[in-house]
Amino acid sequence: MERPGWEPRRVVAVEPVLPEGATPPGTRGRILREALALFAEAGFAGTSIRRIASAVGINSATPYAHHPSKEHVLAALVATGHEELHARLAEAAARTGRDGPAERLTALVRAHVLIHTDFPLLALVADAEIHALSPERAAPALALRHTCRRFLLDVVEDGVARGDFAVPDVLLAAGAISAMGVRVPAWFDPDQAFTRERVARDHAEFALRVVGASAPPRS
Amino acid sequence: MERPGWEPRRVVAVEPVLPEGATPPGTRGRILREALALFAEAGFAGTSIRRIASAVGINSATPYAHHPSKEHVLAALVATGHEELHARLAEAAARTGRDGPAERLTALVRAHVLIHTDFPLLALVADAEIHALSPERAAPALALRHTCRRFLLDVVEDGVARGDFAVPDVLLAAGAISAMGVRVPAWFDPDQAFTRERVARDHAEFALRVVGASAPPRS
DNA sequence: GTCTATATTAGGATAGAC
DNA sequence: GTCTATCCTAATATAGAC
Repeated sequence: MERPGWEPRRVVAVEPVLPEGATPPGTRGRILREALALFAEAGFAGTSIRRIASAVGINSATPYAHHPSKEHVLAALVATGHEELHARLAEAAARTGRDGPAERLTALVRAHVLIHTDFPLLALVADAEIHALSPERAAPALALRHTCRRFLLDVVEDGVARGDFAVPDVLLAAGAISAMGVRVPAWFDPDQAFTRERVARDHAEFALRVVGASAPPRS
Repeated sequence: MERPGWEPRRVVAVEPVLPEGATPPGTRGRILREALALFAEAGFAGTSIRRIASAVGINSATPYAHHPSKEHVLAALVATGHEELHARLAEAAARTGRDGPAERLTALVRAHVLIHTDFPLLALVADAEIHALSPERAAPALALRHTCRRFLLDVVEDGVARGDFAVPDVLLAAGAISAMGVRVPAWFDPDQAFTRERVARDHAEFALRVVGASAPPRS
């Protein structure tokens, strides 16, 4: 299958950006970036090594001088995505560790949404293509994902325990809050009407409402 | 790539069920169902005709006696998924057309969540694999999707206009509500702790909270 | 590090017998 | 309707020259 240059797109067309420090210099890094764009658009199975090499402007054999296999390229991207997610959520949790549940939830949701606005391609690939990895290669990312889920669950549970939050079910509430952020890459791009800050702020408000910690002004 | 029989799964393992009337009798229908299971797990590009035929228990050439191409099989599934979604949302909208925004939103969100609990594989494939279709073959489903989005937007806008709802932004609120339902197939299966009814009820409550129409009991 | 050339396998699809 | 056999293309990956 060729790279679909057609609608509907799985993700908005944006530059394939990786977090600072996560892009190796030279050809090795360019391969990662072009693979990221193609995996986001057509998926791992729908993207060939030849197509990646063509996007980079190198011969189809050259990627193997930098990465052992196509799956290794995906594994590197999935790892980077999960590491960045974990780093941001851990920072948010640590920074607000002494605050109340509402402040901690706000910080977590903001961080979660912002990684999806700042690295939409990476977040999409890390979420949607991890299933193409073998269990061994997916395991480290899954462990980070589990920790990230724990951050959110802990805050919601604590808020309920303190009486600050009231939810019909903690798992369903956390899942719903997470789902809002995960879908952001499907529509967000820097050129549309909403700034990243605006998206983060509104989603934090939605999360507070879901847990019953924010009642909007009523007439 | 082989069919991954490993974790992490993209979707919970459930029987590939299609809506009543959407499954042709005989081999033609069995091909559709097995393709649905495989597309849900490995994606369209990650699933071969040979693998589908093997799952059905027929020769790799036989599918072509029933479907013109692999893409036609996906197109049929994507069409069925979107038609069922549209039918259920239209029914919910029509049934509650004279009620207030809160009742109409509840009906819409319940219908949206329930199609994702009742046909998790179909909903996932219709959402995640439509991008593998050519523009012409994706167009009818995209038109239905647009109408479905309109159902939700209309209710939220009307609720805001009447003063029943208060949201920072209508588009972001509708997107967040939609996102909650779309993620349901990633974890829902009939054997886990939550019944379909429970999931629908709680998500309807979350949606009401997102639009500011439901304040939980506070201590 | 990058190329040419190629080994090898898998995949989409068709022809034609039964 | 289903099968056997096959065509053709594209895919992953490697060997070896420069």
